[in-house]
Amino acid sequence: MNTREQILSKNYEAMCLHGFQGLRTDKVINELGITKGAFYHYFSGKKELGYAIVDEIIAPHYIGTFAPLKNSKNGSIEAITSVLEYLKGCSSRETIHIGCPLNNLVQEMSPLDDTFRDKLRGIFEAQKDLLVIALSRGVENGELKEGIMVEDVAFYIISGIEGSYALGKAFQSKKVFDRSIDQLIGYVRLLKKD
Amino acid sequence: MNTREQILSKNYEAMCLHGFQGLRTDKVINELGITKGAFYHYFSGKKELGYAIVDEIIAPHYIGTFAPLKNSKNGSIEAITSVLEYLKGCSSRETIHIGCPLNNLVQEMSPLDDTFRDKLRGIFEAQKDLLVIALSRGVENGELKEGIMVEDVAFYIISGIEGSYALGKAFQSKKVFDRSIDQLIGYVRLLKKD
DNA sequence: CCAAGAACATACAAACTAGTATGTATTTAA
DNA sequence: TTAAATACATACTAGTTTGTATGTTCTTGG
Repeated sequence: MNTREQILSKNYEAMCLHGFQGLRTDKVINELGITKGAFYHYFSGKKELGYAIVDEIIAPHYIGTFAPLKNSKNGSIEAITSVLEYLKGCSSRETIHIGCPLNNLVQEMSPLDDTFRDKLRGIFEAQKDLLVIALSRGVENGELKEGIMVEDVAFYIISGIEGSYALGKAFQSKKVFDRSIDQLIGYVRLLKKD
Repeated sequence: MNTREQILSKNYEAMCLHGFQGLRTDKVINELGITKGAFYHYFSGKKELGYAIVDEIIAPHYIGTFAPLKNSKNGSIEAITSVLEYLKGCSSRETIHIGCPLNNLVQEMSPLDDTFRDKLRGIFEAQKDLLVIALSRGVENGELKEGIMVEDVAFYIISGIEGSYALGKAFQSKKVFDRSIDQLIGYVRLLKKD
């Protein structure tokens, strides 16, 4: 991992815990054993580092997680519940305590910085679009009930995910997160035609 | 409004926008036209101010919103959907842009400060308890389907609410919030026996 | 081989920020 | 009425934190 990647990665970790405003870049730099010279060589400032973290770490990760929805073979509901199960599987007690980095950043920075806001909204929009693709396919091939508001359901699924992270964090409990996701899975299954 | 209440209230507003770490108490004090002397007379420090805001503003507000669940006459589902409708009604474009102050604070401070974490978790716990009361009554008097996991559903409803706030904030859209809450209302109605 | 830019290191500055120390006016209680 | 506590104001400090200016080494293309 080169210096730029190290700076990005360590600052991302620190930002997950302390938030963007609470992130102290110089502390991270010290921990890495490098100096300010390296930092300001690669990034013109703290904000630009933040934007780079969003573009190069957060966005690829969150869009990648939803990518399987694009062309799923076992039906759209199965594809969606697979994503939800995956979220349960890849989250540990520690990650739940920290919460969803994407949501953390939205909550903190959306009202304070337009660039952050637009970039982060774009990620959610991409997730929503992928859900809409999967759900629309399910409606077209008769897998889903008729009269489903595809976009509303897509928004709602994302909201259920972020809400589960929020609650898991509030209760410091992976179990609360899992149970909430399970209820969401139950809701998604109800979209299927009997 | 006395000086202490002014300090609490204005700092609360600023904290909703900037977060606790981003809150600059001296800036708020200047805007109020008072000085540091007044602030440190009433609060021993920034953290203690934060705790007071949680205890005296946030907790009463959020628990109050859920209080009608305690003894509702028109059935438990109606009581819960009423709360959800109320949340839609009392939120404007501006409040959605800022997000749910309770959730904001949880996301920011839970991993960083145990006192914040415990206080905030207590608020969610109180909300959950009130939902459990309403749902249990619904199960007992036969209003709800059998086999409902009362506590899981309670967690899930809170998660749906917080998720809706999070998404509304991410998309800077009250409409997204409303649509997500509507889906949650639809889910809650499905708990009813046909 | 050598010039030029890339990749850092070092030292310093400017602004901010929470908090303190102290002073004063006003209210309250004995 | 007077001592004491309350309710503030003023001025100052110590510690951060972001950022800059400048210097040095290393790499690389011609």
